[in-house]
Amino acid sequence: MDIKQTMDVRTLCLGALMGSEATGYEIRKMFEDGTFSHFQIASLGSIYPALTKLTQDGMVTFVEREQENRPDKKVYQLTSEGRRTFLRTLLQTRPGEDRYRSDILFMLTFAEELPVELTEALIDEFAARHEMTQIQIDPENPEKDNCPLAHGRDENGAPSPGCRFVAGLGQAMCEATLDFIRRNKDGLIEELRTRKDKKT
Amino acid sequence: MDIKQTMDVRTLCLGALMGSEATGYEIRKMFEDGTFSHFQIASLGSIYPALTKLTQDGMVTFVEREQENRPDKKVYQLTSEGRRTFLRTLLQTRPGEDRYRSDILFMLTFAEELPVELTEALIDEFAARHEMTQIQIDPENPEKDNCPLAHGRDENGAPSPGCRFVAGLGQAMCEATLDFIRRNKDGLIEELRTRKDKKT
DNA sequence: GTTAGACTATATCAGTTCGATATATGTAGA
DNA sequence: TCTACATATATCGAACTGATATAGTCTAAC
Repeated sequence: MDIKQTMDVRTLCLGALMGSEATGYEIRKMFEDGTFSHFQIASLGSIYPALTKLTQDGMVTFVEREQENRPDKKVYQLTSEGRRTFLRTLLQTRPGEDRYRSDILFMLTFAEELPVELTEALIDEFAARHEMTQIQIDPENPEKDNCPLAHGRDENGAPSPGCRFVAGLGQAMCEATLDFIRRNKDGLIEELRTRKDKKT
Repeated sequence: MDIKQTMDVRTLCLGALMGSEATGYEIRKMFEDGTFSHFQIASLGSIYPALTKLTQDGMVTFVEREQENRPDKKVYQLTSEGRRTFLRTLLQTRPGEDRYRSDILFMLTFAEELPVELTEALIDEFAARHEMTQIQIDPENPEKDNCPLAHGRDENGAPSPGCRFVAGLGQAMCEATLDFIRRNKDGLIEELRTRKDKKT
């Protein structure tokens, strides 16, 4: 029995279907805007092949659903085999390292070589994106309305403890980021300006 | 002139060489443990081909350096063309979205389905990893000694303002994460236990 | 003393994943 | 009317990861 080293897209799809049935498109939304958006990623180009493979392996089944004024859907659902496999995977997987990747922070590393206006714009963009994320994350309030977003809610629609914990953590990280920027942006900009003045 | 949407490994390598000459192995270390470790990733499997390509394109040159008691190195260095290209890329690139990926948080999302001991172990592991990261990040104190880690330091060895800002942000994020865990772990574990009791 | 594991160093490659694109249809706004 | 955007699936080249191979050294354990 081999122990997985990281979560592949197949496993992520099984997890996404734990909460409710969904189409490939909806699964992507869970990773793009929904429940998993701030800590996992999966693109359509990997989700669709994964669902095909999972169907072949008997982990999921799908029902083709015709829609008025919309293209047809394939609504996927976990089989009991799929559910068992997913839970077994959770138990047997040594979770991979966290990986955070930020082009903006990489660029800011070279702030001294950049026009000060660009640096400022980058920081503002960074803050704006984190504000957006913070709003998206909140498991209580948002669910704007339509969201099918599935997963992690009990009969009453309340999010599960695990989900609340993870969402809270995400919000705390966003808050810390925004707070840091509030406290340090002006200082950095000023320092960069004085350095540039000295040089000329 | 096409506007890049994300930083590819070639660009990352140019950035890594902005601070000083380095071998492929050392560049990887910058992304693994060093300056860039908490917000960018690049593996050897992509770094070496990137350096080969950059050499062909005249962006970098290398000197083969024989070593006593060690395999030979190729020490890479930016050309002025490479330097110019990198700075132009910074100006012309629309930075890609931040992407954070965490297997542990994904797993914790399903805490209710997991043995409580596993949940607790996952949280502890998560905390431990962030403590490690926090130590690695600090640009002032650590630099244990040997670190060639290059980049972002002036003549006196002081880190550049941009680097200090980014490092500080990284530390703030780690701190917020650890703080959140300190404040919420026990509550979660307790809630999970009571839920399990109710079920049986 | 020798052996296993870790570190330095480069290189390659299969498999996975991303990002872009194609196709089809509908709605909303300019 | 035209553009942009949303729903929905599917495919594919390009990029990247992770594992593996090679090769030599150093150190700590046994």
